Amino acid sequence: MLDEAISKRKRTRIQTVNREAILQAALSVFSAYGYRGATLDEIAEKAGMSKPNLLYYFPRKKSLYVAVLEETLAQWLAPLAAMKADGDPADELSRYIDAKIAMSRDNPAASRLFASEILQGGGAITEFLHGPLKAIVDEKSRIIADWIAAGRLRPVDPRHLIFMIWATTQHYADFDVQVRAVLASDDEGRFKHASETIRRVVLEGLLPR
Amino acid sequence: MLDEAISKRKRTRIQTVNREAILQAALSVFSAYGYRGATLDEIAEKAGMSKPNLLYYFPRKKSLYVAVLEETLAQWLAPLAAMKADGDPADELSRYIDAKIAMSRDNPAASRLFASEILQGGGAITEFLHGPLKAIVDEKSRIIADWIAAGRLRPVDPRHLIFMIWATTQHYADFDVQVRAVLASDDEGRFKHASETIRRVVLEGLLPR
Amino acid sequence: MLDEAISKRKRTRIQTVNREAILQAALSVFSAYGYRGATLDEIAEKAGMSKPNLLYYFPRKKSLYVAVLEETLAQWLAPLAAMKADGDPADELSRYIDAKIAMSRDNPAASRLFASEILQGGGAITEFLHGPLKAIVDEKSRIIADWIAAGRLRPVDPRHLIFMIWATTQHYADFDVQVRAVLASDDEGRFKHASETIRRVVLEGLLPR
Amino acid sequence: MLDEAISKRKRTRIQTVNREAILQAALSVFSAYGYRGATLDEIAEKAGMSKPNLLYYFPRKKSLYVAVLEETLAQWLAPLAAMKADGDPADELSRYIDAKIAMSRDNPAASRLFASEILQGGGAITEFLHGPLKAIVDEKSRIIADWIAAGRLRPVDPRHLIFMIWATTQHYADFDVQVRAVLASDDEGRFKHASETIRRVVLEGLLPR
DNA sequence: CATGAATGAGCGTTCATTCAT
DNA sequence: AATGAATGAACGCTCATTCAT
Repeated sequence: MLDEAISKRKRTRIQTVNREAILQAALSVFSAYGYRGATLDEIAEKAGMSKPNLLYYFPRKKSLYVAVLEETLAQWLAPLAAMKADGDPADELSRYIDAKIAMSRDNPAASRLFASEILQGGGAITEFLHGPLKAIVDEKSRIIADWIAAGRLRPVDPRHLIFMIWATTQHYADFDVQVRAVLASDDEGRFKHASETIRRVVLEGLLPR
Repeated sequence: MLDEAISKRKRTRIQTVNREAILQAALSVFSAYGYRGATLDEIAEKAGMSKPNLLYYFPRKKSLYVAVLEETLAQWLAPLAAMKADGDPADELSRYIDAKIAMSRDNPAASRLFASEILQGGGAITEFLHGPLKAIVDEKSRIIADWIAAGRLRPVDPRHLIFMIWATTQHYADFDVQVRAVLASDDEGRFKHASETIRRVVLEGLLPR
Repeated sequence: MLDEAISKRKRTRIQTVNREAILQAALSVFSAYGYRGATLDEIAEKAGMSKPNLLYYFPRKKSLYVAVLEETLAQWLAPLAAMKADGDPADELSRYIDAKIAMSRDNPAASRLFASEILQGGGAITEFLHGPLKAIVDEKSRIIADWIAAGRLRPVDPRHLIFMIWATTQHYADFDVQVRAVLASDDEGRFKHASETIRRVVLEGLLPR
Repeated sequence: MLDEAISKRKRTRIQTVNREAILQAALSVFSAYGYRGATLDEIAEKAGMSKPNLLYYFPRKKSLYVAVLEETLAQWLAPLAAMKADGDPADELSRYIDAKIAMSRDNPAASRLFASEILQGGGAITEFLHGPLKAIVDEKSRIIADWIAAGRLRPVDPRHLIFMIWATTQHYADFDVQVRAVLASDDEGRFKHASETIRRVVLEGLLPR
């Protein structure tokens, strides 16, 4: 009875550990080569298991891709969701920029997976883009518009401002190779400098004088 | 004798026409699926010829990819190269932003191809990144630094400023699907709005008061 | 001690029940797709158990196949074995035809499995074909030959007569789909009509005038 | 110009030769193992070419199967179609039986393919079974019924009579292994004996006295 | 220049079988 | 007696590339 419980727990742990290993391997491969360019062979090898065993956990390539994407999308939305209407515009924008830069630094593969999916047409996340993503951008755009109306921010199209923040912060994950090539090769402070530069330009450009 | 010459000229013209058709088809396919995800079948069909004939012009997939990339890189560099030391900082930055937005609007596939290559690690353009690209960024960074030293621009890390402009302008090509989903679906003025927003924020943020 | 005995009995009963379920499932799948076309997955699902558990009872696909075949062969032989030398030829042939038609009606899968195995070359039942089957056919052929010699049956090659009966009766199981398509679609009396037709033609053709 | 024509002819011949080789190989493999049990590897090897080259001619397994089936069905129907209303019943039935036995002798694989398809449910030929096949059986049944009405044949259900002829004649192709095992092993006259036996039983059983 | 024919390597996926529990 | 986890081999099919013409 007890044995059985332990054995079941052990089994569950194995399953969880393997699922995590697979998702991580899949993230790294899908993000680098896109859906079509990625191969299960490479993912399986990175996850340290045979291809059929990988398919035991995710029975098709597509379902694995979707699983990885879903995890990524949730992470991706979180920082924007945290932007509060009743906060100080400078603080809120600053915090958002920092959070996004932190994501680029700490989980660049997630950013690249998202970029790759969009580059390739976004077919797998059409619903996400037109649903939750558009909804939250609409909501936060209203907040920014209110700040502008209240004179707490200089006039700017809120959606394009959000695009600017997305683009500039994600650039350090998605275009990492280019960034490294242009900067002194082992500039480990690049994320801090990036964050400062973006915050400075955006805030100086938008805060009232 | 004369016939032969005419025939040679004809052949050459055919060759040129076909090369162009192939490069265009290849650009659209490589940019949509990445190097590994693209297939010669799809490119050949888009170029209106058989696969063996395509391989007559570019004997391997890689060489076709490199040829497309090289065309793209040259285009990509041109606007930055046009930034002049003796111009007005506001004009020069403004013009650069506009030129890059125009590229995103008029040739989004080129932008996406470049993004895709970098996402995949940039192995095919390592030399370009560390050579001509780094060189020109270094050169233009010196110009910006001079502007700052002369008090014509507020202090900012020149390289990260350049990254900001790249990121924000290319975003409208690379993330087109996302941009369309977030904006009112048929917002045909998005490139103009983008250009205005970016210029406003960057210039207001950086021009001396 | 007693507990153990009960438990052993219980285990045995379970084993028997499961074996039956497996054999039945296997019969339906093997007969539908042939040995190579059948999958253990499908058999296990039909038998209501996991694939490894199925393999606990029959450790390889082949051994399961052979087990099902053997059950089928025994059934298959029984009616012919029942043909008696001292009976009336008309009665004996009539009874044999009826018994075979009944088999086709009541257990068409068995007939199809046998047909499938023979179609595939009969490798799994070579010994059966050249051993018991040939022996019983030889024996019954002698009976028929005696009937002919005694003037109770008109001259006919006994073996080919047996083939005729096999072929015509099994046809209603093996070619069921075709038979249904040709007849009015829900002709439920087809087995009775078949039996009558075969008996009439064979007996009228062979009984002395 | 002439060269071109020759070359085109050569190419066409190659194609035809290969198609024939493939169809023949496919017939032998599909007829032995059924659709699911057959493998392209085996067919390709038998046809003397690589698997991708086989798929160059028939781009999917299913299309190859359908091609083989269609050839077979046409052959299969021909003898029945030849049965004439204004002929003598004895002659017509006799000729039909002979023609079918000849098919079993000369192209047993075709017969087996058909049997295999029907055994496995006939999904690929549903339309054939309910369309042309049923139509021709209906037509010929009417002829037989007319013979009976005219007193030229004793009463019998025409459709079941046709089934009898099908079953008995095809038996020598479909159950060849069994037939060989039961008969003296190298009985090369089995087709002649079969034909005689079937004709005798059927005609004696059905012709008026 | 152009293409039909051909193939080795590899793709996503299935399958019979094994192992540990 | 039963099953989750695992895998080598093979399956149908695709791909970049070659060859002959």
